[in-house]
Amino acid sequence: MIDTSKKEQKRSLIINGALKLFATKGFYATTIPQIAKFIGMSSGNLYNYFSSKELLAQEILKYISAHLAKEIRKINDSSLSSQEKIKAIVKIYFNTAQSQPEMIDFFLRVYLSNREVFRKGCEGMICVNEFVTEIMIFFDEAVAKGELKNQDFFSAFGLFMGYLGGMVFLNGEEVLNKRLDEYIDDISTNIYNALKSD
Amino acid sequence: MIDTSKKEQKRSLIINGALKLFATKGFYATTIPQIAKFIGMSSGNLYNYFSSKELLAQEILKYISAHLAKEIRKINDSSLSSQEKIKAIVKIYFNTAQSQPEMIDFFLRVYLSNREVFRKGCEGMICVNEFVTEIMIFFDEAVAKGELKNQDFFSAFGLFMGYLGGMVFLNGEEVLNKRLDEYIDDISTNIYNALKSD
Amino acid sequence: MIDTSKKEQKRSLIINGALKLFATKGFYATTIPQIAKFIGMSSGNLYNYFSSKELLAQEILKYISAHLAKEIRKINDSSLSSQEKIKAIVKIYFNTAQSQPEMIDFFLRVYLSNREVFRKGCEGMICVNEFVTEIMIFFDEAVAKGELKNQDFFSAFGLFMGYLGGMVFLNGEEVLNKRLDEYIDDISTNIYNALKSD
Amino acid sequence: MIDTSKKEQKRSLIINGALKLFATKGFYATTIPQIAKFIGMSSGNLYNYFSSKELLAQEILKYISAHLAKEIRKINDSSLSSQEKIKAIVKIYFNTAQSQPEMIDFFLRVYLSNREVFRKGCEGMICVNEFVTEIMIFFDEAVAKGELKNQDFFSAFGLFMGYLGGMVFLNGEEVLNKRLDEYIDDISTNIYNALKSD
DNA sequence: GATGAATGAGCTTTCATTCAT
DNA sequence: AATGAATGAAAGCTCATTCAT
Repeated sequence: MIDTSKKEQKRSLIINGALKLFATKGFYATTIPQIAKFIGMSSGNLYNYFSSKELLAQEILKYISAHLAKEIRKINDSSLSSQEKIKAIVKIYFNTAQSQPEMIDFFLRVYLSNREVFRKGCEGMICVNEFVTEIMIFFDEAVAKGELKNQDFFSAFGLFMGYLGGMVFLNGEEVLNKRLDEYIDDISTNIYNALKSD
Repeated sequence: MIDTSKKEQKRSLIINGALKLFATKGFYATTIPQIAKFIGMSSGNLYNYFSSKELLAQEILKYISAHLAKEIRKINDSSLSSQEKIKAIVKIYFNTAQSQPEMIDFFLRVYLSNREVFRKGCEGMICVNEFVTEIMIFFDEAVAKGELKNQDFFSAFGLFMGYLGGMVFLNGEEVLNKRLDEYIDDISTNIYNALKSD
Repeated sequence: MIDTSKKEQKRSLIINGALKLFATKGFYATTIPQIAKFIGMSSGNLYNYFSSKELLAQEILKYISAHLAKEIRKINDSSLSSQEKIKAIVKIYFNTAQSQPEMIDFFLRVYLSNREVFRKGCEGMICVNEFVTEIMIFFDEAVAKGELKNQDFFSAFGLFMGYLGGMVFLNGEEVLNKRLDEYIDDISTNIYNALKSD
Repeated sequence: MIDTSKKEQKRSLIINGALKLFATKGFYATTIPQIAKFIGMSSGNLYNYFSSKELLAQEILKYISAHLAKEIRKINDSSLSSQEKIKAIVKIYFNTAQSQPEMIDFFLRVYLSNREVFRKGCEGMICVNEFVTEIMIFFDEAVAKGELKNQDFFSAFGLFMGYLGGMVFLNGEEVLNKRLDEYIDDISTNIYNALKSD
């Protein structure tokens, strides 16, 4: 038990370190020795925890998915209106992008970009399942309550994730006129208007 | 003249071939020898046309930007209502994604993801300038006509591009329930609802 | 300690192997894979010891400079007359050229010729500092004792090194009528006559 | 006749252009396309005049040798004393190094350094034969006149060429305290003292 | 478990040389 | 003679992965 927990701790250490490097420099520009050095272990030993660089990236993806899912779940569990929930989700997303940018950046710069890395092992949405599920729960409940229009889930999911991801990208490119959080109101309103029932 | 055109033809051949490979496998997983082989020339000769792999990617980006800009310009020049224009843009985007998927995929998988490749030579939005400008023209005119709500351009741009890009990504992941073009109505409506004036 | 010594041993192995190849074939005609193969290691591993081909050449230069400096220092520390010291230096130089020809050849064929290789890292005479210093000590002391004529150091240094280098070059070209060591007397006398005080 | 002369003119053009580039950048860092461009012709056509890069370098060497030989011959033909002739030769050498540095630099940076280039085609002193011969004539006559000590020719030749080459090298390294021509007196005296009869 | 030296395949890029025009 | 596009071998260097210790 203690042994397992120790191993888990180390795995966690690796995941967090690698996440930061991957998000900053991209998948291919980050080397295993760099990751190992960054967290103070040998590259050989790293292979005792993750059998390949690709698999490590996949585990990181699951980790982020779980993390974001937990945040969304809190919102789902609350008694907010759907409109308020949308704003809460946007907030969570942008706050994460500012306080833990590696999480969102990994999504945009590694997952979205290097599809070949996730082709074997993360088919479909396997590795982001938890996160997608929470968004789905949010959407289904809102539709059931009659607050959002009933439509294909992915029409809504694509809007949500594409929009938020796009804004973070533009922010990273430094072309936005305002700070990311200053867009929260506009964007929440836009999303709500797009999805609300007539 | 004939000479120039011959060289231009070859450049074009390279751009189109490289575009397909980059879009499918990503920037780093595509090698110069692969590109050369794919279009039936030697890798040495390829360097007579593009002096580096990065520069090749940048030229491709400009090419796509120009191509999409031309399509959007046609819509801008038409006498459609803003709502109809939105639908026309969505159509163009999805049709392109289906008939020439490499164009959109390059945007998503290479440009969006491998920022370091475009840092020197495509600062800001230089290389996608034509495309962004047309979207901006569409938006400004629609606001001027009072058909869309006046708001920060990037709030609208992020919605448009993020949403459409997100849908193409999901389509590529083969998780969608319908063909991409079957989403056109839903998505156009959502975008219009999000942006229309009150 | 043992570990350090092991790494040092390997560095030494590389330096000696590379020295031989560089001296025989020149800097550019010698490839890293050739060096690696010559000393029985992989070219990848060689980069664990020297981070570039240029840096390897610079380390070799320092190594030779230190080696020759040590020999000259012995002569400087002796109680020989200046005339005898000149002969001793010529002897050392020619003996080295015969027993370890790569040392002198590297000087002539790599250092002297491929200045661009040493531009960054061996500015001025940094990398041959030890050797030049010993020659300078010899000259200054001989002048102080009144045995050699007082003149610009480089007039004497150029004579010494140019002359000896030139002879080794001619020997390498196999145009000399006698073995190198058979020239020792003539050349020592010539140098002494050129530099002695009136 | 006209045809031959035209061809000769072009050969000469190539030799002079290539000489400048080789002397400045070295043999390996100079490419055939660079040479072709420098003299305003195509690289393909250059091969109509010289069948390989190595052979071009060898022809250049012969050209320099002939040029310097002509200068030395003038001195040999004069009625100067041996001591004055030595000074005249030193002057010629240093003046050439200053007014046409490419000539001397080619000797030092290409011929002396890249032996492998001259191994096949310039064995022994074949390609510098004219030049060496003139120096030999000077030396033999001076010995015959009893002005210089009788010794192995190469003892004297090595002194001459090594010394002068060494000084030009040091000058190029910018370590000398004076301009090259300011060393003429010292060096001529040193050489004369070294070689004069007792 | 932990280390880091070692491997070797593979990358981008260069360039002497050829050859169709 | 002249062009310059084309070839293709080879270079320096990187890095995921392995393995002896």
